[in-house]
Amino acid sequence: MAIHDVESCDVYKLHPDRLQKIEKDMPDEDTLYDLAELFKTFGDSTRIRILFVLFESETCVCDIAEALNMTQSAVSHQLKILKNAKLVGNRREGKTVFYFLSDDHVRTIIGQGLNHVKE
Amino acid sequence: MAIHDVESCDVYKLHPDRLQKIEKDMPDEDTLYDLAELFKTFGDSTRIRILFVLFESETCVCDIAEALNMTQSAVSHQLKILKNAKLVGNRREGKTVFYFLSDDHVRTIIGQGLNHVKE
DNA sequence: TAAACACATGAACAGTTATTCATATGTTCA
DNA sequence: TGAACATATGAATAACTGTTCATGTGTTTA
Repeated sequence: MAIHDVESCDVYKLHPDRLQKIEKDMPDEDTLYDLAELFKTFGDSTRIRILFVLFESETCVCDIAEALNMTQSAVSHQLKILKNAKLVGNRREGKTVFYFLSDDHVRTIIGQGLNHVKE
Repeated sequence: MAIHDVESCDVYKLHPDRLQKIEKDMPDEDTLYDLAELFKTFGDSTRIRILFVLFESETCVCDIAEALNMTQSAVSHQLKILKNAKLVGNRREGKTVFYFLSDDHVRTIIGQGLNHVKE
């Protein structure tokens, strides 16, 4: 089933018990995929800026665009990605759609990131 | 200075004090860039899998490749990205180069991500 | 109902990214 | 020094991503 070559070095061969522990702690493929997707979602400064707007309070698409000096279309595309990742939710009120943070994990993760960035 | 059109909706115009608060809390451009780069680094399942290997203990390139069933070259390229992001460090011992986590922020951030993913 | 508004979305384009392949660098040992 | 080993790296390629532009959907109101 191996798609790639299996490397192996002579001197520092992985002990079977170490390999076993690694495989035991490694999340399953789906979780790894979801985890990467989650961080990928945070990995764009436009989306991060949108989240910082929503940290203040729920905001309609047009106001986000104004606050960030971006087109409505660009913001809308990014909001869709944030919503698919379940980082934000929305509600409609007449013509207007308000977006808001879906939970406080978002603040925590961004906060941890800021800690690392600020050394 | 505006590169993009400034959108503005009639009904829900941003109050100046809200806009001011948003601008006050928004990190500066460099920080936003660094933050996005950091999360981008986490946003690839290969790199996450490498980090999970390193959670167990420092490991040489060849053993990482073996544990993940990947080529040495692919692993080496990704390790360079992780090192540039200061998420891992390395030390040479003869022919072998060992990689290790540079600090425990990495565990924390991945942990927060896992919490979110597992709902 | 028609016009106006707020937002969503598909296609297209330019820019970015992960892997592979070939090869280079650095180290050890005979 | 030369061969073998562990790792690093540049170029090439295919796949992915963010923005723009044009247009579509849903809602209100005159």
